[in-house]
Amino acid sequence: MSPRIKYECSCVECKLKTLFFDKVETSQLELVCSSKIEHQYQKGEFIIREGDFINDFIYLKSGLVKLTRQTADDKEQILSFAKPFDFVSLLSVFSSKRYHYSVIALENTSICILSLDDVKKTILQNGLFSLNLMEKLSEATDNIILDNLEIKRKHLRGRVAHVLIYFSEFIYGKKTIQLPVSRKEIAEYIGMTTENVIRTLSEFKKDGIIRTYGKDIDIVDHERLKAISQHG
Amino acid sequence: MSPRIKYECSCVECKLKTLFFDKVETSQLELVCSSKIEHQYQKGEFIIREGDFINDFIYLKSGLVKLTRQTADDKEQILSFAKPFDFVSLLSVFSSKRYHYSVIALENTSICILSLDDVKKTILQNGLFSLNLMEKLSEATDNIILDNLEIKRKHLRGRVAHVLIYFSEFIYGKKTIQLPVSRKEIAEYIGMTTENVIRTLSEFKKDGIIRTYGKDIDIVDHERLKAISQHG
DNA sequence: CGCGGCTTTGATGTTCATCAAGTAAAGTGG
DNA sequence: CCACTTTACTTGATGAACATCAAAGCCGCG
Repeated sequence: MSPRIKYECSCVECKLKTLFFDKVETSQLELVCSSKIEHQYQKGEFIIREGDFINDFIYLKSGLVKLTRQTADDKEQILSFAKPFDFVSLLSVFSSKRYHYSVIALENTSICILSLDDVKKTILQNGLFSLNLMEKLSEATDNIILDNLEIKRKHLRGRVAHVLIYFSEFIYGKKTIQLPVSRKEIAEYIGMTTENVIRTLSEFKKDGIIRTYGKDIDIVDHERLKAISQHG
Repeated sequence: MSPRIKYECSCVECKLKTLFFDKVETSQLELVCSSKIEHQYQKGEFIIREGDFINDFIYLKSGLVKLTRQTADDKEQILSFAKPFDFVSLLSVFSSKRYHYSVIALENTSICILSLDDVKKTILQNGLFSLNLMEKLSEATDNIILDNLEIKRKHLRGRVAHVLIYFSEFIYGKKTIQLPVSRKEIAEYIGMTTENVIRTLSEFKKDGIIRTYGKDIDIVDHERLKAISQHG
């Protein structure tokens, strides 16, 4: 790898730096960045496997992923989705030796891998880095917990509406989107069956709330969808 | 307040210090501990109110609490329970200005209140403290998320069994316990109705799996209860 | 082109919420 | 301390929400 490329890969120019470690001086990031590796994944590929040892500190640079785990009765259960700047290897990084969940690319995704040991060393040396990291960590886990509670309190229709709004508003920021997940994955996320997710989408379609062409979804009546998400 | 009393209240003698900040030198804790306040709460009292500004860094010294929030349709939803050394003011401390949930004592409970600003200053100055805190934070949120996922994948019977095992095994460590929560609170935790929680307990009783006398519960057939919790 | 996974719809049965009604327990004010 | 109110607990009956089973069309990929 030429020096030129190495320079382009450095954290100095990385947009993530300014967002993720926004208050930290670039010079302070030398240690963690010196070991940085970038990696690309195709849609469907495993980035992290449940049970893997945690040696790295990973964050998303571009793309979209799902965090998923296998239940005791051998079904998949999706914890959450994550886009860039949502922290990825967050849940167990500082408390467990192994990952409790898998991370799988939903779109073509690129990640940055830092050495966890170096990140820990930087925490020991740099207070601002620590506080900054803690804020992001706290925010990310907070969102997962609150989102799961919201889903828990809703019924089938409310849950499906919730997911549509989540992708439309929060992930893509527009009303016509291509769903990055299958009906089955929606089911795994909201804790219902695939059939009932499909049935609900068909109902929304029949009621003129959405239009669907496979994975392409057009949210026609945003207000009504939001109302359904609220009460369900 | 006499120096003598102040010394007794200091973190030097606090059992929590050794557990919560186990790797940190006592001398390093002077800043956070100088502002420490202890407080007692009776069963049922609010320790934190949802929406309160976060000015303090709070942890449990003794007792038992529930973390609960109000849903949009004005029902209570319990996030989790916490006993000493489970971190309490954890979810939003570093990411939000206000609490997203209330904390209510389930038993007589005493807490320690530190100034959040001082804790943040200590994070900036003391790397070991930061890393230690991050580990505890990560572990606590991890447990909440995984516990909620476990509950989510189970049916009514499995969920009720899960809660009984949780209190018996994890909180009290014995098979004959006095439930610290009402049937309604169990329902608010597992996301089912009070009536169905009661019905399920009655079934377990009829089947000889448990014995109940009001809140006193005796787990007779632990194996079967565990099996129900697994498959449900 | 054929196989496997995703999608769709319908029929059926199970699980669970809701409603109702009553008992027990616990707190409240005279 | 007792009547009174409220809150917790309990059981049964009913209907709604949801899972399961079945069958068929679709699509991508080797």
